[in-house]
Amino acid sequence: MASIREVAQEAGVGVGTVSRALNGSGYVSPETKKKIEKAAKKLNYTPNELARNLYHNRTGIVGVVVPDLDHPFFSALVKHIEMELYEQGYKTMICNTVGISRREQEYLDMLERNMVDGIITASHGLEVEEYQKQTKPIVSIDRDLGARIPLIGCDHEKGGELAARLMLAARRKKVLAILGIAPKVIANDRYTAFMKMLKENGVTVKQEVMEWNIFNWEAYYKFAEETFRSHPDIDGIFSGDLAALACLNVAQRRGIRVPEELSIIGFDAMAPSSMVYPQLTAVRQNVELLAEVSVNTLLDLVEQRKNVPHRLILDVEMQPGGTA
Amino acid sequence: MASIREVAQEAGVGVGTVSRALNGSGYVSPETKKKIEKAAKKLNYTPNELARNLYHNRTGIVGVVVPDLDHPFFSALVKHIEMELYEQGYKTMICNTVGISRREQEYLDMLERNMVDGIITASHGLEVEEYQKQTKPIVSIDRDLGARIPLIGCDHEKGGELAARLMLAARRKKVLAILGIAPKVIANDRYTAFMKMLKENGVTVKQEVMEWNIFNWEAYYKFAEETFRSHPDIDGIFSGDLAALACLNVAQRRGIRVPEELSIIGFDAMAPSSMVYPQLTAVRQNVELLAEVSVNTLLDLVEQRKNVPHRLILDVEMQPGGTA
DNA sequence: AGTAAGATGGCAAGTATTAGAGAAGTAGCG
DNA sequence: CGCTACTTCTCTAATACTTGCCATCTTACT
Repeated sequence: MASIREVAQEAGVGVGTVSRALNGSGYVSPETKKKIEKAAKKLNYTPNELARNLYHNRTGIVGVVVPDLDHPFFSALVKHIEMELYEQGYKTMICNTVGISRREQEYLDMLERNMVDGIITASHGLEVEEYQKQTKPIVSIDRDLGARIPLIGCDHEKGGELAARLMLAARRKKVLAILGIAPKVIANDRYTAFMKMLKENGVTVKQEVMEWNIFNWEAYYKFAEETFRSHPDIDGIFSGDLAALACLNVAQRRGIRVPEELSIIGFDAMAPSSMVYPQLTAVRQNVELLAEVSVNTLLDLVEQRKNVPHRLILDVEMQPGGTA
Repeated sequence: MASIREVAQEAGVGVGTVSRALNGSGYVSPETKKKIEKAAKKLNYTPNELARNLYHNRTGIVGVVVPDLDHPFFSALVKHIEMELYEQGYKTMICNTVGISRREQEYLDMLERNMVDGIITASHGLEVEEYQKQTKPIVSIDRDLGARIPLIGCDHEKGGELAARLMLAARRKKVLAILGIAPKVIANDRYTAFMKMLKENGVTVKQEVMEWNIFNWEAYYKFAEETFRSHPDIDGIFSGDLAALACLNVAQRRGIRVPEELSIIGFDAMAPSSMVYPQLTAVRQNVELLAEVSVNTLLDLVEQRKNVPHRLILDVEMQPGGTA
């Protein structure tokens, strides 16, 4: 509550001197400095960050926009982003868009209003144009938002191929791929690559499409039940972790033996994939690295430290499990 | 970028008029209002939130402090807190303390520096005294931080009793309770109640203690393996969801039939408890309600809307599953 | 002792906004 | 015509801080 003015009065100096003494900039004699520090301590002075931010025109806050925080991939991503930002002296503001593009837009507006110094977005409900209007630092995860906005993502193509190889090794013949519906997202490349490799090897690949950025276990479960009803003859499933886990659960309930009769391969390999028995076989994204790279790329932009590459693709690997 | 001054110049009026026109306060003629709006649009004017915040001495930001965002309970909690705060016009800043009390302290400092209008804390690494020093709005989840800080939590006692009843119904005789290590947290009441009821009915109850606010599946898994080694004769386990899931997984791997030979009951009933087969039997906390109540209690303090009760305990229920 | 260099600290402007005082203008009414 | 009431708008202070500039003071050297 105590302002810098009160400290100055207490110490018998001007406000500027107090500022310089406490910030260590400019000339201040050791005695006055000591006097000022004593006064500050006595009055329990803490500088008002708001005034500071106004002057410097920065807040040290980074906005992180995700579709759904209660989704194992995004919660892990945000956790690691927050920790990395903290290491670098920034704070994290979050936004769950839960499919509402208005919320995504509002975060872009906050950039404009100087409430945040930059944005990392992993939510993709808005048109690309809205992003391209922005001039302030933005980094995108998994979606190409144009030349000015760096894109960070994992090697979905390689992930699709790794999954396809496993399907081939298990001699699967009728495989189902469950795609997410988000358009223009590089995550779709995993299916393109997966299907391409399987088709080249004479395997039949069917597709289903579902919304999967919003985490709703009920919906996954119903979808899985419906899938087994409409595709009773499949012997392989490739999808995101959660849909894969739902399929595994339904298969177990129906007495389908996994992996003997059915291979299930997930994508992401987040924590829940290890909780089930048998553990889900899944392509693993390195979320920690993804978070670290995203943060560093963004801060390179914010602090204009250096030019950043437009596209950064991270490696993936197969998490061995008992379902393929 | 354009400031209110530039808009005023463009429209040929004073800055105060622009402020009033755009904020709808005080007298502004329709024509000048239109003129100003046109000028604002032309210059692509957005008010600088920083200056606004300085004047009003508020940011509209609420800090949410949790031990680990990548923990199903906390990620769900934060998600719903964020959504509720958004409904009420606030933004959410998060902090993963991951066991580092310094980080918790820094958030308290941010309160003092006016960076956040209030704090909801579910992390309990700091001494109660540190919180009591604060005069600004704080709400605590699951831990009593003194008379001035409202406490929100679920009915852990009832949860413990519900679990005990199930153990009794299944005629379990040697039961293990796995406790969290956080002291002075009302979550411990569930074990007190659980053990009391079982002991009164002649059931042997052993205890183990583990850190469980930090989410690390490996650690849970190892702990579960160790548990089965050191307690080969138990026929019931009551613990938090994740430890329960780890125990279920290890039991399945060891060929122990659940629930025939062993009852496992979790606490929280978060999403992963439904992903496994059979679904985990667990006491369910209503996270959505917890989030809503926490937010409303905090905002009652922030906006001084009304006096808030010091202790709010929410109901729990049993999620039926296949493990007890 | 005078001068110059260097150290020190106060003043005020700048940051973008809001609120409130008050000025200026208009209209109605006696 | 003057008074009052009302609308409309401008101007200034206030918010809390940082920083550049300038004035003052000290010290040392000639």
